[in-house]
Amino acid sequence: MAQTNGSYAGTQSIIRTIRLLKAFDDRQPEWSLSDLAEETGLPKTTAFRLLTALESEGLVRKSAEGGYRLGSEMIALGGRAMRANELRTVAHDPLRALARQTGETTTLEILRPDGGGRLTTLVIDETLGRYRVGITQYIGSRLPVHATSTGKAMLAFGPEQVVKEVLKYRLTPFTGKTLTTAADLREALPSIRRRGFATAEGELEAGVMAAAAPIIDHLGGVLAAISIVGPSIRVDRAALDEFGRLVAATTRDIAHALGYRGHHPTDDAS
Amino acid sequence: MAQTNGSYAGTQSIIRTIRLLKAFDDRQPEWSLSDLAEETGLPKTTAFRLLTALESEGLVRKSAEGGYRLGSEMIALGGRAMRANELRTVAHDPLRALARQTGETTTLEILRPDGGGRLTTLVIDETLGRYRVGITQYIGSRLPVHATSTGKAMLAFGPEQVVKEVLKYRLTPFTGKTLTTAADLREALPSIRRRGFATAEGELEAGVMAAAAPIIDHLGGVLAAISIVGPSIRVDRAALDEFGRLVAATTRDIAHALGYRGHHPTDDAS
DNA sequence: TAAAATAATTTCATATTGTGAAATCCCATT
DNA sequence: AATGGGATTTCACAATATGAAATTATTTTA
Repeated sequence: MAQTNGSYAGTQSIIRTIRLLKAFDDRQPEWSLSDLAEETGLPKTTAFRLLTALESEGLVRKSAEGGYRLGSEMIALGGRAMRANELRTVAHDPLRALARQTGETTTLEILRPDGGGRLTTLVIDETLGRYRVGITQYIGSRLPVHATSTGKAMLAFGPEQVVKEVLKYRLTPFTGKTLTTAADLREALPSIRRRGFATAEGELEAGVMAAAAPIIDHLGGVLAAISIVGPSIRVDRAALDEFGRLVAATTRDIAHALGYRGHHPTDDAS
Repeated sequence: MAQTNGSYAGTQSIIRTIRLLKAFDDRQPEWSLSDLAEETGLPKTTAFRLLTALESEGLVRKSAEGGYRLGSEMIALGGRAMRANELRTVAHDPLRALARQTGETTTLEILRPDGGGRLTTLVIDETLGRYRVGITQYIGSRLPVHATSTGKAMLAFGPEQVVKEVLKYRLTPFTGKTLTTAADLREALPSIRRRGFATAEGELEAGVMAAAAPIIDHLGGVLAAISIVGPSIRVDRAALDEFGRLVAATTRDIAHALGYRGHHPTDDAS
């Protein structure tokens, strides 16, 4: 009956409530009851009851215009979640340092399925660069794996299974440079492994350059990736190579700080 | 049966689930199942089922040590909640500007009841100052109303009812300078109204100086307060007065940017 | 200004869903 | 090998969540 309920029985209302919460994204931060009920496939009455509960706890609020929005308690919980995340805690200062050093925006991203089960990159931290006209991604945003430097970096160093998972879906083209075939994507991975970092040159958005390297644990598992992102006006290919070396060195430090003393995969020849 | 359920019937499991989520705070970001069940007063089995649902949706995760922590989807939702908050969106740049101008940390705070119904100040945005040894409050932290500049600023310009609400509880002393009697707190308010801003000189923590002013809507309602916070080594009373003038001017701009064209309460004589 | 249309909320009969005690499993210790 | 403390799973039961229908509020149209 339930669509995708990977959890146990006896949690229908919880799963439905979370489905409601996740409907609030950047494209539509405010919802009317009717629209939200339709979007989530819930009866209006049910959506109303669940939202009322969320509202009473401050996770959701009614805006001046009468619609529902995420509430201040959600901000509070999000802040705590960030601080409870060792990865993010450890990576934050190095990210700031990179941003200061290069003047560009830096991000920390992980691999997570979105609502529909499709793997995406999820931005869990970022520090804005010096330049005002930087590219602004946002904490909590999801980006496509195949069109981002972080996504490709995590694919290159992760298990084959993950690559297969990503290839289950169509590789949406965003610009003329986006990798859109399985062959193109696969072909890109060995050189990423060899160099220790991935780049993206206008593959998600024209004029946006990025370099990323993965954070790897002691067993070779990919935890996350960090990136440096900037506009092509300032960042040419040579700068991107330099950024690549920087992120690779930084992920090594971060892995070390997390307690992973196994050697970096980049250390190996093969 | 349920403790404080201000919501409708038919939401027991939702309210309980949120109670679980709110148990994850900075003092205890990681919980074992047993401890968490005890803390929230839920049967272990029930807590387990609810947590499993939360985990399946990524709002909670199991740490390497086997305990539960808030998960990455919580970070994502929190980020979206921040961006969906007009107040925070509008106030962010002015806060950054203040931090740059003064070199100290700035915050945006609102008044919210905590789990037990007691009014607290909730930090919903902050920008760190230039100095590394700044005072670090955190987004999502709750602070006592009577011992903070922001709390006092919101009290001074809010309805009497709110003051009464705060005085229902004991005014906990944090330092020798904390206002601990109703008379002391009440006495402080007129001068805050007259000057247009509140200060706190080591009232929450020794050596921490702060100045704050409220953001007021067109009907005179208190939406929030912003503050500048710094250590007494750098911030003396004269600097604090200057900070007070700065925050008062900034809240006026913010209210204006939010579309509130009624005049600022500070404009009035009385 | 009335009428119509649309959206939000409340009510309530029903059975599905959530409940939690008890049993079992899984690891650490000893 | 035995003990103990936690984490899971099972399952019988009924309390709780459900959602259609009725009502109320709000906006739009005539």
